[in-house]
Amino acid sequence: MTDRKMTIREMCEAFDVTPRTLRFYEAKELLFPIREGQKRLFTKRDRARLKLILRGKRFGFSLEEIRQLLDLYYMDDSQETQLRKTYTLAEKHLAEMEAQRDELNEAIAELKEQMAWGAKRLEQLAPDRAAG
Amino acid sequence: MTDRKMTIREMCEAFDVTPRTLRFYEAKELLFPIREGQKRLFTKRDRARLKLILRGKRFGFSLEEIRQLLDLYYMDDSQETQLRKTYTLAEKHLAEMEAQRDELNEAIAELKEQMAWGAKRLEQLAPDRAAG
DNA sequence: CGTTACGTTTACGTTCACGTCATCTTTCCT
DNA sequence: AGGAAAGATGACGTGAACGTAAACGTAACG
Repeated sequence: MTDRKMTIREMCEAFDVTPRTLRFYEAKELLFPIREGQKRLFTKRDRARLKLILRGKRFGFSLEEIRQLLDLYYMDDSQETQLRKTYTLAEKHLAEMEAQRDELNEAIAELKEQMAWGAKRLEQLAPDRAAG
Repeated sequence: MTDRKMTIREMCEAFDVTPRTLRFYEAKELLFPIREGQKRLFTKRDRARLKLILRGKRFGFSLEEIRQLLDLYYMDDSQETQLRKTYTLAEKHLAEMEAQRDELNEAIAELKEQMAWGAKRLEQLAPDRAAG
């Protein structure tokens, strides 16, 4: 496997984050870059995790919640209880995400309706150049 | 219209927030309770706004972003430029929300797939009591 | 051989969204 | 009248998620 390890700068450019952020994530045990002497090197695994981290953030999950979810993706089957616990947690999150999606759809519909109103008002004010 | 004004306590129980939160939202100009002497009274309008505020938060919008969006729902048609500006802002947010929904659907699919894996592993460990 | 670029650690600063006192009126109840 | 309950106004505290500055190491470039 071509696992090109990346420096912190390369990571920053690839994912549009700062070095501080990556070190912070390491301190919080969300990433585990290997060390070459003093320097960090980010593996393919770190890149996959970071992608999931950033996505989780966009959905409003805290870093701690994300950390626990990452375990589902990257767990060694060592102990069952842990796996089972994580699985249950994932079920909870899945339910949350589906609920959030449904509410989001509702909100989108409402906002669209509201915007139709706004568009109508704009047309009345300036019939020549309609909104949109 | 039966606009039963509500005290801060009633609001707190109705929406499951603290008094501090409501005063904070007033300070940030998201709510505009009227005053009866010293005391705040929350109108139907405040309740509608609060509902939108709490929903916006669940979608990860900041209070400042929410404040601007609320203007679309509660603007007097006084000046066109303002209305047009807000409309444009709403279009941006709508696009964001739709993108977020799509990404959320993607993430849900991925998580489900990942959980199928976890379930399989759990079955191997304890075939009698399956996961789910 | 200096300096420029990239990296490190340590540590204090900052923003957001409130929580948590402390202190003071107002109001309602017995 | 007296006391709890509800509400108000500061003002300081807090946790999350970084920003930012200081001080240092080292490796390559001209």
